[in-house]
Amino acid sequence: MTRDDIVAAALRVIDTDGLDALTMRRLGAELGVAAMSLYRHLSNRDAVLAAVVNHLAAEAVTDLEPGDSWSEALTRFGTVYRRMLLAHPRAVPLLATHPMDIDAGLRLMGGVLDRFAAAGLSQAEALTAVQSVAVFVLGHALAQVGTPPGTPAAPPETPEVAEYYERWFDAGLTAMVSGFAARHRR
Amino acid sequence: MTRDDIVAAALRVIDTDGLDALTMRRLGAELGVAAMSLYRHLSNRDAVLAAVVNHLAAEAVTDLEPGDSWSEALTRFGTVYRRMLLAHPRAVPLLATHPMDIDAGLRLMGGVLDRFAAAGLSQAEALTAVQSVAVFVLGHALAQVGTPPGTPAAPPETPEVAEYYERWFDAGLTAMVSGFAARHRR
DNA sequence: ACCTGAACACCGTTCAAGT
DNA sequence: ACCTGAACACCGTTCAAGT
Repeated sequence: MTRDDIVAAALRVIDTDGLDALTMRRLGAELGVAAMSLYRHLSNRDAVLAAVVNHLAAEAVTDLEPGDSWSEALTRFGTVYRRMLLAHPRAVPLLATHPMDIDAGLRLMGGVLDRFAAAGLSQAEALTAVQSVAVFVLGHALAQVGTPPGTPAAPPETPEVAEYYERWFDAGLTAMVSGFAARHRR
Repeated sequence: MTRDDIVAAALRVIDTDGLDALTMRRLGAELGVAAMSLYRHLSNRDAVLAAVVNHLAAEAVTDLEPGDSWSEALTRFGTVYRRMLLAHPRAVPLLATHPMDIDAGLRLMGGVLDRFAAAGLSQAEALTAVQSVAVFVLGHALAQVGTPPGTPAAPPETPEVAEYYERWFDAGLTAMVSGFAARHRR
């Protein structure tokens, strides 16, 4: 049983039964092991959650194409990040409260930051724009699927509802990206 | 002991000792009463949290001046909402996972929505813009002060750090508002 | 080295009982 | 009507003990 096995099992439990179904006893059972064995690999429950967060950050980055301009890269970043969040709705509250490692965050945003640098923008300007999009995406996902911990699984969305959120997301993301574009066009 | 007393005591506990210090036993002690007495007034712990959320929404709206244009109203809305969140940092994760009542939300956003209507914009356009700002503000506050539940109180920010977040917030909010302004200027 | 059972100090919540 | 103590079924985590 490796650390990665534990993280994978934890994510499985979260996806199927939600965040507070993830008890140490349940996680142990999922791996055919006593709960206490987990403490050999991860120091406590919080460390398990942190590992899941970083795993998800890595998952988001896999299909991120850089794009031509920084504004296109920024839009794609938001879209890919959102896709990951919607693929793991029960994990969204976890991402909201559990900051990701700095290096996991940089791996996630790295490609986009490069596009800003290539356009001659400072790293501070780049970080501001990318992180602004990131918090918008997360906040939006929370509004869409972030159910309070302890509540049963949300009923699946109707297509109409899903489309409502999709349009709202596109409008907000476009507004933010074009706002930054106007700022840097000067 | 009224329902409002309970909500006030709950917020007091959250502000001083964080979200998971808020146990039913602790809340009872805060009010000089047995934990079980609380169930006479609120059906369970989740109902206490929901009541706190709506209380905070009402708190944010108190000092919200409408502003001249809808874009100014939108900026003020974001600023006031942010001020409330920063006044209750340990409650931010709660706002993130616990959707507010529809009517509490409308009371919070109502004044701003009116400004959009006065400018001849549809309610759908208005909601998209206001809610986009709202999720940005919440997401940003999460990044700034949203510490995982169960962690000790974050050390107070240095002025430098606070200013970093302030500048980031201003840039993101401005980008979003001006992006919506450009969209509706057509 | 890796795993475990029993135990401790907590939770939220129910229920029968008190005034 | 309003409050309560004891109890139940859980938690995360520690620790001494097993292989």
